[in-house]
Amino acid sequence: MAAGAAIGNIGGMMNLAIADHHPVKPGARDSALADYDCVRRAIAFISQKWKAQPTIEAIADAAGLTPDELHHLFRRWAGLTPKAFMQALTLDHAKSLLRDSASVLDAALASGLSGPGRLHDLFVTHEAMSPGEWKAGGAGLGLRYGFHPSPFGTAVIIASDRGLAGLAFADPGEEQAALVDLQQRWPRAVCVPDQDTTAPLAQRIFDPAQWRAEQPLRVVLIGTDFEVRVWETLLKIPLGKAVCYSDIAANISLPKASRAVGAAVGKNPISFVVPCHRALGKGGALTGYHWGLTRKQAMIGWEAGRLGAE
DNA sequence: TCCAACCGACGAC
DNA sequence: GTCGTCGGTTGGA
Repeated sequence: MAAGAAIGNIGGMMNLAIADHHPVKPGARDSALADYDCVRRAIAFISQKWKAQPTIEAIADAAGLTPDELHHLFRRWAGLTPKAFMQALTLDHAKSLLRDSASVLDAALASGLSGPGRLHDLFVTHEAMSPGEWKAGGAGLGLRYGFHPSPFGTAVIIASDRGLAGLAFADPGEEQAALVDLQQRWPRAVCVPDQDTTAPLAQRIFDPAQWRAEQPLRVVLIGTDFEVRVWETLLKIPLGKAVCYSDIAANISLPKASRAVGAAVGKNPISFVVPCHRALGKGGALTGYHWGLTRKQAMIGWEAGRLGAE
């Protein structure tokens, strides 16, 4: 009920955050959302027409840009040329991400606490909270939420005092639905708007320059035992790698549970930070994504750009 | 606590 | 596409 009252405020808050379907103006301030809006249209067009080998001109047209603007957009957004971006969305690329899928997880485990190897590009410490724990301790705990522009559309961030609890994405006009979808995962929690709390989280999560091992991002995983194990496994997948569902299943010693793993991956409440977009079907197919396959493609393309920047 | 129905972000053909 | 399979989740008892 407190949450209901809070939801009423969103409309007003969102007005400043949402850039509508306007083409990107050079030098426009706060261009993250407008950028993603174009990227989204480009991806949609590419995945629809990929067989016909669309030209840069055609893609730019579909995104509402000139070819030159498209080029600058992708450079700014992911550090990638349009051509390299298209390359990053091919099945071949997905397969190369999947290379050594099984051993990626074992290697991460082995390097563990001592090794120099990074587990996750965005350094994360996590603790798990079972539904039971949540219920028992939930009385005194509150959640704070905020909306923030991100490279993948408007990000909805939910934080508890124990750390980041939820991260969802929304296309223009769907912000409220995204918040409700996220909130419903913890029906007993009291959720209040608090941009001041969530803004620093957003800034840090989406700016790779701020990913630091010394000060890992605190995250709290709230789910069933099985779900938490699956999400912990996802956290082991480094940037530039992907794993398939059956390898996750094998990694948690339930080799036949790949299907259940898929369901659990789909319930991941902390999109992007818990990299469920790095879980692919065995053959490299993207299968599904709670926040839309287009967004999964966007993340994969964006990360391809990060890889080159390392 | 126990059990049966339910239901896929699987995977093989 | 479609189909067999299977285990986690859910909800009622």
